Amino acid sequence: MEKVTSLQVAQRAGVSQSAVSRVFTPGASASAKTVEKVRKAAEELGYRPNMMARAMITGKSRIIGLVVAYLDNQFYPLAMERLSNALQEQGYHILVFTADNSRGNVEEVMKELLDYQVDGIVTASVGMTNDLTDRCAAAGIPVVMFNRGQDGDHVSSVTSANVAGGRKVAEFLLSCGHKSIAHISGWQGSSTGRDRQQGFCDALAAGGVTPQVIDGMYDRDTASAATRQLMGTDTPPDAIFVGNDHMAFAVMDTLRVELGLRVPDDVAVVGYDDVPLAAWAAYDLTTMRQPVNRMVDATVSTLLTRINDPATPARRIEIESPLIQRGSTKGPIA
Amino acid sequence: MEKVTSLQVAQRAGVSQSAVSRVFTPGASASAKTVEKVRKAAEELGYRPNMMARAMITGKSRIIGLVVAYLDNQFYPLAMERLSNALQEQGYHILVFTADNSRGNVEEVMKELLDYQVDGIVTASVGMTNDLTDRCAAAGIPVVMFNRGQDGDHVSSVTSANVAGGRKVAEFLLSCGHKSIAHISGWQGSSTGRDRQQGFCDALAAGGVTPQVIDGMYDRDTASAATRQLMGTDTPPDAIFVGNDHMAFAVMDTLRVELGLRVPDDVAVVGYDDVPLAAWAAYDLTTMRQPVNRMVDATVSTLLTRINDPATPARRIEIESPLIQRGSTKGPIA
DNA sequence: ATGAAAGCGCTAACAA
DNA sequence: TTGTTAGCGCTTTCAT
Repeated sequence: MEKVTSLQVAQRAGVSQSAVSRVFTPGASASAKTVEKVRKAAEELGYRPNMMARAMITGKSRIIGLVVAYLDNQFYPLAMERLSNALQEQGYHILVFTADNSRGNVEEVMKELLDYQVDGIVTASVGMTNDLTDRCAAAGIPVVMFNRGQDGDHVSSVTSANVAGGRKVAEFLLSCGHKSIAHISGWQGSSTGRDRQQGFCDALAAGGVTPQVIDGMYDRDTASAATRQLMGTDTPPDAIFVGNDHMAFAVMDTLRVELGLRVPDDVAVVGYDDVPLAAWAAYDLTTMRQPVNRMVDATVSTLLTRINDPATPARRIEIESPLIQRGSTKGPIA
Repeated sequence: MEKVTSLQVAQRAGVSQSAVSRVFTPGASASAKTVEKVRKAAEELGYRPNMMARAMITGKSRIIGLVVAYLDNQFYPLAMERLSNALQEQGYHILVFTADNSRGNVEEVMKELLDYQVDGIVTASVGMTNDLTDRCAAAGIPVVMFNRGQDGDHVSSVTSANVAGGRKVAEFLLSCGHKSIAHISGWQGSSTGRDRQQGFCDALAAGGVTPQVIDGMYDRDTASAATRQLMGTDTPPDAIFVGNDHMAFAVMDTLRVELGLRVPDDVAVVGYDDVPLAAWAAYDLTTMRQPVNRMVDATVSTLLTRINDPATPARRIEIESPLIQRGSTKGPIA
């Protein structure tokens, strides 16, 4: 049964090959009798339409390209799982491309992506040049950046409200009575990292506080080193806002085990993302929740809208995030 | 520049369409002059060969289907990232299919997979029926099960040496002087779960110890409940071997935070996988390392070997695992 | 509602 | 080495 074609089914059913095609094409017309005969023959032969051939004609592959950089931050596998599920429900599937965040690499990967005639592209934790997004637009392929923002109007993006998020954290920390505050920021090469920092610093400034800021690069080791540096000064902070949970865990490890400090008694720690691990007892991390489900839903709907109607303009969606208070911070003072 | 075909390139370069094809087909011959002209024209037009059309003729899509169930256990995203990278280097890409582990769902997903004319399939953390593997074999599509074993000779599998691994843990725990030992096992519906348990119990029996065993279902909540149950008896264990790290973290959380016990002083804990989190200070978990890189390499080489020569018999590969001793256990007694 | 015929963009014989 | 020709398996006019 190495390869069953529609022609073979047609012959067995005693109809034309196009009749078979119609039976398997959603919006086509065939008499009940024909459908019956064809379905039976197809069943017996184990026939299923060849997506490649179909894609070639219709120009729709029902494949979405996903470009992703790192999977070590729990947030991304989670988002990816949800994304895959949501798309699968709509009859789409994800073709994965891994890229590091170097400019040339992303470019190379995107080109390959276009070879596959994908119907759309989602980039996660990956920055794009405007040149690149323009090219996708020119090729008529909608792009949605997940968890990264971007200027230019050819590309949609879905993020949480990062500036507002940073602000919320600042206001919360201030309300707890903290005066000496530090920020180990998300990578400054990413919009999320910059936005969170900006919101945070602005709101802190409004409260008369200037935080010490170090770029944590979304990297555990860098965040650990930053923690040591911060705590080694004459006036160590009593609260640290960390650019994402992934780094915040490293910060807590360094604080508690390496430096022998207590969280939150000696230092309060706030993260960003609310990955599952943040809720586990070992960390119990106060953090800004990025609502994965809503972000994924927005991504899918934006993508499908633009696939179905290419004229739709690019959207920039920001999802509101709540602060989830847990044990790594003390509550606000009464 | 909405869609550039080889024909357009051919016209611009002043050669035949097949000449263009040859220039872009790895094993084909063309004069330096032709290559030059074609490359230039292609560059100017932004031409890239259409993979779908190519796939249809050659019968090779250079797409590998990946069926995966859960991504919450850190081990799988990690493996997936490595797998994607390794395959990408060989010019292959991963088309993702998410399945829960119900029989019907896997079946449905596999059928869809076949529609895409994938060159091969990798299943991760997913069980397959022999009927299903037979069908893939009949379709001429090589399947490799990652981190799951399977009887029958149509399907290859790559696992670590789980029986031996379970045995090693038992011998280690015995050497530490533990007498009251429990096992929160991996899901008994999975070969890995069963194998680890078997090796563990056999070796313990040889040491005159009979462990209490509860199926943890690879689930945090189930593992937590099991922990409470175990510790609530008259003779609570002083050591617990947990079927994977993901559950072991839940066990440690429950032990330390909920029950107020110390690890390893009151109870020693051993996991399986050695995911990155196991090495973090918050858990510092003794565990059996499943060498992801070697497992992925074996998976890729097995897959590619069978793709390039379908006559190659299915392989069952077991990778040796070392025990990584950390702070969740006391060392062996001198 | 159905069949015949024309491709989708490409590779692979086959000649030349 | 090159161009010509015939499809890969399917959808989609166009007649009927």
